[in-house]
Amino acid sequence: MNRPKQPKRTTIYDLAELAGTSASAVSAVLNGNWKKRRIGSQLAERITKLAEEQGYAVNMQASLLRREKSKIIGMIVPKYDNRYFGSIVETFETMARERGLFPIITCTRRDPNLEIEAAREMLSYQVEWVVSTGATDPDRVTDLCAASGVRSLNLDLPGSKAPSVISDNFSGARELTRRVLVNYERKLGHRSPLLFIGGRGNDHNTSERVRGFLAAHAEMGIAIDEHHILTCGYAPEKAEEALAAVARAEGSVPMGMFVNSTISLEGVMRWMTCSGHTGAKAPTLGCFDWDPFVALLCEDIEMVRQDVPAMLARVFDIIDHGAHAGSLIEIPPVFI
Amino acid sequence: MNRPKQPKRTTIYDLAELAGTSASAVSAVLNGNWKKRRIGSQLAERITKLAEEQGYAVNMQASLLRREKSKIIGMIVPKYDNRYFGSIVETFETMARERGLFPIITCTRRDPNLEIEAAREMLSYQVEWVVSTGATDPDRVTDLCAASGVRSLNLDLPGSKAPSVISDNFSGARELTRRVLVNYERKLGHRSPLLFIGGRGNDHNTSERVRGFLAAHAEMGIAIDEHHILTCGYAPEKAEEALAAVARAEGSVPMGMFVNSTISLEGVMRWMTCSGHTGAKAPTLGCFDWDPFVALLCEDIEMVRQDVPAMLARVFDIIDHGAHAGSLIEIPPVFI
DNA sequence: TTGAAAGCGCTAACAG
DNA sequence: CTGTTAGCGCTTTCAA
Repeated sequence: MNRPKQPKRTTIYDLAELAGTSASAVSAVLNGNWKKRRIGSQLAERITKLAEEQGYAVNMQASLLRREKSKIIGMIVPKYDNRYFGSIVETFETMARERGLFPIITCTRRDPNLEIEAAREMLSYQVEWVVSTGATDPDRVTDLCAASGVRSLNLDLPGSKAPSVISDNFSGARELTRRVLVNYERKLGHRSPLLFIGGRGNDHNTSERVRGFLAAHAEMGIAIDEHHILTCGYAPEKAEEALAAVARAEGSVPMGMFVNSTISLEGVMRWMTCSGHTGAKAPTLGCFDWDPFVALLCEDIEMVRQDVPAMLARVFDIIDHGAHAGSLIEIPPVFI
Repeated sequence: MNRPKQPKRTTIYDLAELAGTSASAVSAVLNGNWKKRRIGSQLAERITKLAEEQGYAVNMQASLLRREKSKIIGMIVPKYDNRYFGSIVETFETMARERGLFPIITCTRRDPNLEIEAAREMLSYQVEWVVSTGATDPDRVTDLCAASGVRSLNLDLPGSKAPSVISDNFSGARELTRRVLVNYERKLGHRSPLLFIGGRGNDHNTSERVRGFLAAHAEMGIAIDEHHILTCGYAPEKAEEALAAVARAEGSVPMGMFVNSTISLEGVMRWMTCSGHTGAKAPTLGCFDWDPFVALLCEDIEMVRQDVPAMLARVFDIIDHGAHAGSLIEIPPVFI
């Protein structure tokens, strides 16, 4: 405000001139390594005050150009519209900042092209790490990064070329299935198989969850109908349509379900509302993901919450201390 | 991958050498202004191919240092944990990219210090614009930016020193209140006032919503008890406690409520669950905000959805074409 | 204790 | 049509 309408921003040269010293002294003071340069504390103080007054802010672009490390860390995330990804992003930001890293985050809206476009852009910004969250093709991102000597990491969905931190989908799904089967039996008076809905059949998480789902049924000696494994994608509409299709084809739908995400759950609930399966007629549900309103409002549902803090703790552990390329770290999800 | 383990990243000089030309030609080609420089198309092609092969990525730091405009745009956002802010961020990113701007987003977790810390950091990165969303003290951010000649904008919560785009809180709240009053009367068999809960008494949006709330009561000739305006903050716990306190003090709580956000609604629902106000005993609700699960699962609730696409369209309209400093743009929210 | 100077990778005149 | 050159603002030896 001292200089209204600056045509040029204040630089260390301006500061040096005002302080009657050199740019290098200003730089050293402002970077906090002035004891190493043994700069007079009066000078240091004068410079600091001046910088304050002038509203000086380093030009990161210049600073980073000169430095060897950028301290920038990138994250690619598919969506911001559910609690899981929301908390991943929020935790990531917080933990990055705690380490003096500058987080840049890009949302790809599940567009595979945007995924690698975003990675490329991040490389241009000289990121030191790229964390691909829920990426369709994480190995492609890893390759791209590797070509520029940048390390990468997969979160939520694993890849084969970089360390991956994911939920323990098999165990989580098995336990969730067990619980829902018990609830369902209690309600029905006899054992009966569940329907699985949501996710992509060829993504790792979904297939692991299907495996857990089948294991729990097998354990309890319940035969499962393969037609009732509906890996129809994540979008709510897909789940809604898939259920409607089963209802049309078979005249009814199993009243016990394993839902693969809150996104799919939205579709399941739309179907329930449209087809009148509410109140006493509502199905017994399990959801591999958590949402506070569902927890509060839905009577007959079990939810697993993926352990985001633990997952990100591992991510930053790898960033801080390393891990080998293909390693797969599985974090147990928590039951409420 | 041609060069494994690059110690140095490929630069335009490397490319120039490989192509047998100069760095400026490479720069021009890669920036797409090679017709202006009338560079031979064979050369252009060769350079492009080489860049591809080498996995070349511009060094943004160097590029931006030299350029006059950074094309970076910053957004400060309080949280990622609800649909409203989630869609703000997602829409912002998308629209920024459409314009060739690079979005950087920081989540402040409602910490006022982080707010200005984040703004300062963005200034270091030479952002051209800062959009403060739901900021506690947006004018402080505006001052900070102005001191560096950077323009800023307020979203969701208005400031006095920069253009602000917000919801039409008064009209939205009045209409929402009307609807809930009607529902409540239908249920009760007679007219009765609502309770207002959530938000901070001194924030603009909350006070406008209270004004709309009062106006709707006045219109319908319903007297309102000032003790039932509980602007207890946004956190769920606060709402939960506030309701419990009213219940303790007065023996009961009005069974019609205006809830100021989905965050507060979470607290209201916790209280409902704990105190047994569910099913037939559930209150008639209105919520100034929207959530898909609440819409699906909650019987007796009206929700207003803030019109995020329209709000961001105005934001980018200002960025593209300007607006004067203190202007306040109010976007009508939509009723489902 | 401090300053001078080189150079990070890129862009944009300007000079051929 | 193409190359040479001068910085952008900063960090970091190196020399004083």
